[in-house]
Amino acid sequence: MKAESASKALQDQGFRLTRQRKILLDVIDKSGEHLDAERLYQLAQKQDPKINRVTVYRTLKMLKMGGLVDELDLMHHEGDQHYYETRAKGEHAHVICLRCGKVEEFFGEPLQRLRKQVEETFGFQILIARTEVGGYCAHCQVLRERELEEAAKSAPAGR
Amino acid sequence: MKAESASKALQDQGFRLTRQRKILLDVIDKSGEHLDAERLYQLAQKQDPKINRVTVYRTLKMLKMGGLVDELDLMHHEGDQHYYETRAKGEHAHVICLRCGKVEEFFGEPLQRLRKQVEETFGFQILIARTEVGGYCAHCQVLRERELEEAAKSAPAGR
DNA sequence: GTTAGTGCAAACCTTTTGCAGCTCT
DNA sequence: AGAGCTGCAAAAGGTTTGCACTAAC
Repeated sequence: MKAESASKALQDQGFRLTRQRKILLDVIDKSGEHLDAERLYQLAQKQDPKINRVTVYRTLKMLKMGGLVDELDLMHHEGDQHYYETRAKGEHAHVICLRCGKVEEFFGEPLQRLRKQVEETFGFQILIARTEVGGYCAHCQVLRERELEEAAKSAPAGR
Repeated sequence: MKAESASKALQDQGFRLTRQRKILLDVIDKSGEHLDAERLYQLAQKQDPKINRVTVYRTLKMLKMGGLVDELDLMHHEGDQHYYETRAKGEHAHVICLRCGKVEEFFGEPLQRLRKQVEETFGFQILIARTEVGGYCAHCQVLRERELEEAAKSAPAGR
């Protein structure tokens, strides 16, 4: 269970393992991924209705600094909130459909290659790397085309 | 002059070329890159003291939709504002030093490779791709190490 | 002359901060 | 016991919206 090793890592870094933090780690662990602060807050409330939104923010900040979660933007497709996922599964890019919002994950050598080249080119020490790709998924490409045709019909567009 | 072709592109998309927009395009063009809304506003004010912050936001949104600028986060190193740069210079990653804030740009084949693989793997139609890398630049790695030593000295840290 | 765009004020959303009281270790 | 953490209320920072007026086409 990942939540356990995360707890351990936190304690090793000198953080206290409070009731609230246990709950939050548990929710993040179970839920899998791409939670924003608000959603995490809502889920945590089911286990402790008195938990405070501020505690969620503070815990996320701590987890981020501690290197246990990564922060994502997902192309700001739904707004300017941040999303979080555990760092466990290895480096990957996020591919976001700007029409339906579906998020795919891409693991693949170009990411390692990029990392290496950046390190070599600039003598840079990488701590975080984030790649986000926005566009239309296979499914939405079709729908999108239809939508455009519709639009062209109803407003024949001068120009 | 890039600002001119951008003007053209805007007009072709049916947007009006107002005094304010001309100024903003000009500032973005001349300044080069990585402006956030506030800074763009400040620079624009030098040419028109009455220009409004809201107009800057609206113009940026338009330019983004029109595909003329790209939006960056630069790892939220300075806060949660967005940065903008013209789309002219081709795809590149941004490499941000989390200590001194310096931003390097990395052009290189892994980016094209990644793009291609994402398209092939998911049948995805890419509209935007953004890669941001955070860590320490060559210079700051040294300074960082010194800082850590200092800290260790003054607070010998149990654990 | 129309319609899109601007400026102003006010709202909005997400996140952070100050502080008194509570709780892990 | 005491530093670290929580909850609450309030503020901050960045961005958006409603509306009357103005300017580009």
